[in-house]
Amino acid sequence: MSPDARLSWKDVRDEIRDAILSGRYAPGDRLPRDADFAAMLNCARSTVQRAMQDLSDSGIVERRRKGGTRVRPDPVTRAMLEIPVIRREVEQKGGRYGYQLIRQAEAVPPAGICAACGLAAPAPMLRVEALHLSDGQPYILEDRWISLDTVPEIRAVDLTAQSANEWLVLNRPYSRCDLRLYAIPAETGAARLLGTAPGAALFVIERTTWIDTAPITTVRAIAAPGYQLVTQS
Amino acid sequence: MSPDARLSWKDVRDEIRDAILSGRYAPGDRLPRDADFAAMLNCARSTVQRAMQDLSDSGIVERRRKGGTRVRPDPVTRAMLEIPVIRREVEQKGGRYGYQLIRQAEAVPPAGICAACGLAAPAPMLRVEALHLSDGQPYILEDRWISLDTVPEIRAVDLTAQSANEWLVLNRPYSRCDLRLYAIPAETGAARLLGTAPGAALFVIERTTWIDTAPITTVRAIAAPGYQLVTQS
DNA sequence: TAGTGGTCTAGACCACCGG
DNA sequence: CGGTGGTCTAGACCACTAT
Repeated sequence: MSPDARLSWKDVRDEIRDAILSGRYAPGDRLPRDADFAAMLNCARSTVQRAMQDLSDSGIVERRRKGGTRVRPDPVTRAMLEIPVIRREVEQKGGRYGYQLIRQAEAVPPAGICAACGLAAPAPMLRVEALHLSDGQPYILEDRWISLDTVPEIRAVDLTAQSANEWLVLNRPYSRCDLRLYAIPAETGAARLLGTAPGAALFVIERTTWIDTAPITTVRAIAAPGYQLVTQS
Repeated sequence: MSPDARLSWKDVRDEIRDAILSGRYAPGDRLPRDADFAAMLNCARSTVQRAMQDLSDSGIVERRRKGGTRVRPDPVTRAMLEIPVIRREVEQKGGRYGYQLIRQAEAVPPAGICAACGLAAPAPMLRVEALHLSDGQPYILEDRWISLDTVPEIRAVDLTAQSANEWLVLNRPYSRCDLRLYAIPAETGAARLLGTAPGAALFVIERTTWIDTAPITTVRAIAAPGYQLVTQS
């Protein structure tokens, strides 16, 4: 055992985390300065900084300039969600992917859609409804609005061949993305398309994306019964 | 305008991201080495490294030693979920928090709970059912199993005064956390407690936590109708 | 204003893994 | 094996903000 073995920032993070978990520093307490930790642990300050950044990202500590580093008094669970393109998701689960365009029409969006996009006034949009299938079974029903101001090329895309989901992801990167997750009872139309009974409990992923401040698209993805969104960290 | 203004790692990130978005590098393409970017942009390699780490975290590029950095051919949406302690969540929304312990009993967990915890054989657990309220209205119904092997002290905690949610978060930090999100129809019991009709669509957050490989708790948090989980990035 | 975290630099070495 | 990303160090300066 070499007492001077090089410390990686993960070692430092674990050291500090254990000190917090053991109760040496209570919630709300102020921790030593990075420089002091560096001296105590015999490593560079930037190594401590890297460790602290991770602890801060995990929601364990709060850092403020001049205010120092404190143990978060109100811990939060933080987890990374990963939502792939639907085709990939189906294929990764070993299913055969299928896709049907249901409807496509230019229209003026209702107030709810404008609000989701952060638009004060209605702007022309393309509404696209489509069904994604796994092994021939309904998988996700998508109800999408695409901004024609931001994405005029979408008019020329053949959405019977390629889903708007896929085209947008590959061709229209975004700089901001909001997600809303909730449950709704199946309306009669959605129930028929998803092969379930009206009123069934359905999981919904709503997503809106922007490039800078210009809205690209907002979509309501309604999953067939049994769908789960999973994360681990 | 100084053409040699110091570049921050965010500037570098934006520079590289824009180069990718503009199509200069297509999905699957290999990017220049960090050192080359550093030379091109006239900054230190570690600055490029910091920028690349962020792009990698965002799912825009993939990095491998010796393999170099490539534009991800299969973009994913990544978003950070934040789930606070329920009391905090209610208070932050401006509500008055309330809490009722419904039931508490030691029991042998069914197979599903063991599986969620990664247990091959059943181990003694404490089952706790409780209702969280906002302004007196049902907010979240929680059905929790706590490992008595890992957390024996829980026997001595007065769960009528403080929710297991809160006690565990403050006293039992975890090293791993799995989340599962889905929708279910309300069973009659849950419907009554949540003040809704049987069969109503309810949003569920299932969470299992471990310390190292020892399970701490697994909980099914059933939200009252109207609940939304929101994230932004 | 002074103390703290945040970042940049330049250089070095290490760890991983593709050819 | 050699090329690439990952990390550590030491030092400097900057940016924010609590006191």
